[in-house]
This record gives sequence, C-alpha cells and structure tokens, in this order.
Amino acid sequence: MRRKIPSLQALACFDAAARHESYTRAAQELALTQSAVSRQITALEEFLGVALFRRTRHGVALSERGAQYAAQVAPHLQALEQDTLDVMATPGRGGSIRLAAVPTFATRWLIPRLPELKALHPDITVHIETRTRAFMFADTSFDAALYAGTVEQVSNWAGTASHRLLSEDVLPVCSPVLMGRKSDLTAEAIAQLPLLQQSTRPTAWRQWFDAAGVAAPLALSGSRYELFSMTAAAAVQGLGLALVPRLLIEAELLRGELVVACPLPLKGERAYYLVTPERADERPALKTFLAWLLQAASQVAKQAGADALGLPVKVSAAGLPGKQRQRVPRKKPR
Amino acid sequence: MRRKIPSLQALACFDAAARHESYTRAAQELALTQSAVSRQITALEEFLGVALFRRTRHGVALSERGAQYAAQVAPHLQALEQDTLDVMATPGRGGSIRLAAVPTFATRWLIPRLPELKALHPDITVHIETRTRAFMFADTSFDAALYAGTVEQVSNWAGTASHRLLSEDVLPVCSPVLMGRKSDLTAEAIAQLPLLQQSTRPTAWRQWFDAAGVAAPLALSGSRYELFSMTAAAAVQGLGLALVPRLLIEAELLRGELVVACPLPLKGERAYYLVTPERADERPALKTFLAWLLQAASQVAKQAGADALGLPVKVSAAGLPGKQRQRVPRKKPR
DNA sequence: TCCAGATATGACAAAAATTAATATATAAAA
DNA sequence: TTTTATATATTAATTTTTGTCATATCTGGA
Repeated sequence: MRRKIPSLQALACFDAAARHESYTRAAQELALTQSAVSRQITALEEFLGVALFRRTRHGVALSERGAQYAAQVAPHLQALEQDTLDVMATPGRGGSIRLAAVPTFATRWLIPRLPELKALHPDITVHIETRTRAFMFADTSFDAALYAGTVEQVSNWAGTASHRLLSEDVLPVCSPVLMGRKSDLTAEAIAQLPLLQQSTRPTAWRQWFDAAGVAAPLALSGSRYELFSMTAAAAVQGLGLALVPRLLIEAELLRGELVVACPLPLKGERAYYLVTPERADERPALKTFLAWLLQAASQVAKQAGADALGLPVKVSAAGLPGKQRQRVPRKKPR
Repeated sequence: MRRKIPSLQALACFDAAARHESYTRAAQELALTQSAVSRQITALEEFLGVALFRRTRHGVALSERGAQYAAQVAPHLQALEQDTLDVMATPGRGGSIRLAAVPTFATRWLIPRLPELKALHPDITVHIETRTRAFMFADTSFDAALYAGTVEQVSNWAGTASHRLLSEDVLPVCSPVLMGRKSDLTAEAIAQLPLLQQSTRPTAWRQWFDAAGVAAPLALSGSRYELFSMTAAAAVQGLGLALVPRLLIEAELLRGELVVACPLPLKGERAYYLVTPERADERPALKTFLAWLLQAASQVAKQAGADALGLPVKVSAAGLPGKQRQRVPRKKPR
C-alpha cells in the first residue's frame, strides 16, 4: 500500500514555520509566498489530524504536538538534505567518508594532511565531526572514528574493528618564558610549576611524575581544559606546563611559542586508532582512506623514531640531565 | 533559497527499488505502476547527476553510489514515517514517549504494569526499544532510558539526569528439582552446584559468595547468558542456579518453576534508574510517566520491604540456617 | 479610525506525478 | 530459431499537487 507520509515540501514548510513561528518568515526563507506556506501547513494538519499551530491573535504559535513533531522531524530533514548534497557533490568514482574524530588530532594532524589525500585520491571526500567519547555506530551515520584511547578501551568498543595509527607519547612543554635561561627543567623543577590538566586524561601528570620517579603532590591540581589544543594555547600564554603529544604542537614548536621543558616522553598506553564498524564494510573509499592513513601514520612514526634516537627511552631515577634541545623535524606536509 | 531535496515520493520509490533491486516489485509494494517508478528514478538520477542503478541485461542493479545513498537515506525515511504515524496515532492531549529499556526489566516489570498506566493516562503512548548499554541521547531519538547500573555508572552518563526506581537485589534461584527435599541450601552447597552467569554482571556470583563468607573457586565459571530472562529460563530447565532479581521472576515463583535456593539476597550496588536527557525537557508526558514510574516503583519497594521483614539483612558467617520458604506476594498488577 | 502586519481563502495557472499503452531488450523454454 | 515471459523505457494524455495573485479577515497600536 501507498506509504502515508506527507510530502517533503510540506515538511520543509512546517519545519521553517516551526523555527520562525511565522508563516511569513518561513515563506521568505523558502522563497515562497506566505500563501503557499499557509496552504501546505493547513494540508499537513488536515493530513495528520493534528493542530500543529495555535492561531493566536498575533500570528501563529507552535502547539504542544507541533513542537514535538517538529523536533522529531527536523533532524531527519536535515540529514536527508545532507545525504543528498553528498551524493550530488561527489559524482566521481570515489565516495565520501563520515569520520568522527577527536578534535585536536583531527585539527592538527589529519586536516593538514588532507591535501595530500586529495592529491592522491581526488574523488574521496572526508566529512569530519568531533567526538571525544566512544559511541555506537548503529546510532549514527559515521563510517569510522578517529579515536584516542588505550588498547582496552578500543577493544571494549563493541562491534568495531580498530587499526592502530600512532601512539600518543606526551611531553611536558611550556612557553620559553617559563624556562628562563635553562634549556631543560628537571622533573623536580617541573613539579613546582603550575600544571595544565586535560580533563580526558586526568592522571597524565601523575603518571609522568611516576615515570620520572619524582614525588609531585600537586600532580592532579591545576586548571583543567577539555582539548589538547586548549592546554597548548594556555601553555603558549605562559599559564603553566602542558603535557601534550609532540605531533599536535609541531607548529608552536616551530614558531618558538612552545619549547620542550624536559625531553622525557611519557610512553603512554594511549594511542590513536581508526575504529570502524565490524561489519566488513565493502566501501572501497573507506579502504583507501584507511590504507592512506596507515601509511601517513607510519611515516610520521618513523620520523619520530629518528628524532627520538639518542634520547633516553626510560628514565632511571629522578630529573634528567640536560640534553641538547631537540631539533624540529621538517616533515611539514605540503 | 529553495531547498534542493528530491521529493519524498521519489525517495520512497528509490528506497523500495533499492531494496528489491527491481522497479516492478517496487511498484507493487508502493501500489504504483512500474512506469511511475521508472520515471521517478530517472528524474531522481537526473536531479542528483548520479547513476543510482546499473541497467543490467536482466533488470536493474544498484550502483556503488546508489547503494550508499540508499543506505543513508533509508533510515531517515523510516524515521519520518514513524514520527508521522506517531503524531497521527495520538491525537489526544498526551504524547508519546520513546523509551530505551533493559530487556528483562521492561518485559517482566514495566510491560505488565502498562495497562495501569493506560488506565490512568490513556493518552500517553510508550514506545519501547531494548538497550543494554548507555548511549548518547543526542545520537538517538529516545526521550528516556530505563537503565540498570551502579550509582557511578549512572552519574557518569554524561548529559543526563537520573531517577532511582528500585534496587536490583538478586537472589539465588533454581528449579525445585535441584533442591531435592531441602527447603534451603547453604552457600557451601550452592558453591558445589552449576552456576548460571549473566554476561553483563560477570562478578555477581563472586560478590554473593563474598557476602555469604564462603569460598567458591568456581564463582566465575558456568554458562553465560546475556539476559536475566535467559538465565531464568535456564534455571527453570534445571541447568543450574541463577542469581536474578526477585521482581523479574515472580511469575516463575508463582508457578513453582523456580524456588529461592537460599533467602540471602545480594544487596547490590546496582539499581534500576530512569535516565533522561539533562535539558530539562518540558514535555508533560514524560513528567507524568516519570511520576507514575516512581510511584509504581515505591509501591513495589514497600511490598518487597514487607516481604523481607524477618529475613536476615546481612549474613554473619557461612551458610544460613534454613528459614521458612517465603510466601509469594500477591501484588500481581491488573 | 486607520494602518501595519499577520493568517486565510477563492480562482486560476503551472508543474509534477501517474497512467495506459506500447516499444525494446533479454533469458529461458519450445 | 522462434516463442514466451519478464524486465525496463518511452510517449502522450490525464490527474493531482503545488504555487501565485488578489483579496478577505483579524488584531494591536498610532
């Protein structure tokens, strides 16, 4: 039997009218006459058997049910429009990938490399939306997630397969102003300075001090920021020391806004992963993207490995002896 | 400007055609002529600038892009239809509530009480879908979740407010066949019998034995089932002992299919909660529903409290002395 | 009272969807 | 090979839906 759904145009009119609570403005938005909107909505109300608007002395106002219907319907309209634009925009062979990504890694690592992807695979489009936590693929329309976490977290993510990209080795960095004349600080010295915390890694500083074998009673204190980029920005302002992955702050290091306060990295258990739904998705675009990502990541890892040569991998006791300041690698993607 | 979305009818035709990979069958499903479907899809392809189907020697087959578009679009069409039916179905004052619920509690506790809700508030419709884990409200269209967990789990659920309904006190139960002549088993005796595990509470038995002060090396072994109702069913079959909340197996107790093996309850940290998105939702239907739920829960809790009178709340040492078999309460909802 | 700004509606025009009939292609059966 | 059954595509006519214009109606405020 014929499905009973109102026309999309009717729903679009309703959606606009609901947002504006005005037929006239809805008509303006949709480039229609007020008359057209009025008719569509009247027809819709008749079809549903529900009064979507209350006619007030001065215009219209959403009814209870109307508000509910609008709230339910709006995201789907939005999504349909997005999906449609998506197919229209990529008429080539490739497809588009909807990626959920941790914000700072996406901003500072992935996006700078997208031109390279574009050059190699011009027909692949990547949509990025930020997500900090795990989510259920079934609830969303993401094709993959760029996620930071431990092996356990990743393997506990139900119904997914994951591909390790890079480990998240964090380093203490700060504004050169804080360093004074010294080229390195001891862990003890760092324990005296204000620390910048990242809320999703509340124990990072504690772990770092543990690795350095230094007691730091204030390891858990300090302002908390949600994103690495925020702690980095705070560090640039001289607000304290941030513990961030080197690969997220290459630009600041290059510009001299930040310096490595102590070259002891915390080889964390955390890493960046590409997580995909388990149902071995046949989509070739995703496969291509994954292959490219892995290659880009391994390239960076190799580079970082070379940089790290000559640096102590594990620390024996307390503060490290002042090593030479590390050179900034020149891997700037073009 | 005018939105560029294809007509819903076109999308519906495409969806049906994509599912059947046949215009003819799609036409049958939609009660249209094959001609109409063919035209709609041709128009849609033209509008999108994308070939959605490959014309094969024998009919049509979805193209790569077509498959992707279909997969994206289908759930939204579905949802629009659902939403629409939803408003149409409840023309009264109330509204509908979309509830995500843990399966067994929903089946055995909530649903049997829905007639009562219906009697009190005939204009409220409750849609139930099962979810075992936490999810993000923003990703779904649920209004609330009926969730089982610890205080920590519930309070860690970001962006939500929660209302405690009932605590999940579990009891060891089994088929009367397993009990033989005895009216109660000691914890030691239970430790010798096969245990039925529930996968979402892997340590439940261990905790129970701990509370009883009995060493049970096999506390973590035994078949694992996903739902309480499954462990209960297994217990009815005499496969072993299940540790389930009493309120989920009243029916089996009444019918004599299950008996309480030992009246020592594990006062778990877990409880049933109604979890709602934090944005203080104005929807009156939800408020009414919550109020009713709380009242129904408190009624049950009172009853259970009365039943539990005279039962030892905490156990001093090992196996409990054989207490009288508890009477089955008569709170059968009508 | 009159005006400005809102929604509602009647009459008509334009556009889109649907159909019936038929053309065309193909795989399988005769 | 010819026939048959079953696909999709196309043409032309028809029906339905949508939108516009002009206008009516209502309301609050100058």
